[in-house]
Amino acid sequence: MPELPEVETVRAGLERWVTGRTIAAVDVLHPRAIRRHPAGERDFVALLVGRRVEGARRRGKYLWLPLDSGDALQAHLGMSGQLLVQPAAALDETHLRVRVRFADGDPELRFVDQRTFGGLAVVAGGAALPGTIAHIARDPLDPAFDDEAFRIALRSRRTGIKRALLDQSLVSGIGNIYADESLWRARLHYARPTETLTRSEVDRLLAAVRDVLRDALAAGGTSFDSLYVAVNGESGYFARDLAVYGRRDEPCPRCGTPIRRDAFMNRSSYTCPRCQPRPRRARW
DNA sequence: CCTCATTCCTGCGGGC
DNA sequence: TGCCCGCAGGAATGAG
Repeated sequence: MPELPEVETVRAGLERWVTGRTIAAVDVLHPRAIRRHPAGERDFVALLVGRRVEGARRRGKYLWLPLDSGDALQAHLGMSGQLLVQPAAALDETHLRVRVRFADGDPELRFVDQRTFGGLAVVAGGAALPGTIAHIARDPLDPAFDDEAFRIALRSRRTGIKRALLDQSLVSGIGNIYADESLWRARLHYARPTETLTRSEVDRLLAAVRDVLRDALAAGGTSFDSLYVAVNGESGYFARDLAVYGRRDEPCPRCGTPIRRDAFMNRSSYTCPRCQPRPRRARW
């Protein structure tokens, strides 16, 4: 599942392989992949063909490619999306949704997405932040992330800490996996009411989030070396370094207590019952 | 305005 | 063997 480290790895790949190139043709193979482009396929294609890509940028889990028209090609990978840079001769992937060909030939850009939770759109404004994603907060690795503003915003919420971590308008880039890993590192339970967090607990949590994201980014970044921009939920960091996520009944790496899985927000939360005791006042 | 449940989608794997 | 069902979950949407 692509969260900040995976999306940033893709962004770096796009910057390397697509910047400076002019789009020659676009095929939409599945209309759902551009459902966030309300004007439809014909308009989507017309806004792209002939445009030069000026770079690759990211806000949270959103990516966008600024174009020389002043628009941007915006992308979200959702659960299973990939942006691949492939030779035109490569066989089409089973779930290929959109193909972008360039005037200089190989390689082409492909949006592949099994579940099509993700998608592409052409949006206005790309030099700064497109208006469509103006509500997305900065991520904790962004140099302009404001720790004090985050502390205040967090304490003013009336919700549980994990819900807050997953709220992309408060802090971006964190999904279910890295939320669980960060909370475990900070020894905080997901149901802690945000307004009860002390300053030192928030600082501990922010430090844990940054550690987790940086470690994952380092792992994801190393495998990106070829003519291939990929997100693979099963690779790298996932398999090796997760302490609690997906490890129900396995021993906590810190204390050996079996990891517990709870249903939470129509998904799962993994905790160590000893390192992360449920608060008396719980909120989720 | 704020919080939260619902919804979209498809492949995999467990159970029968 | 094959079918059914639960599960994976980011974020827009609308209810309250």
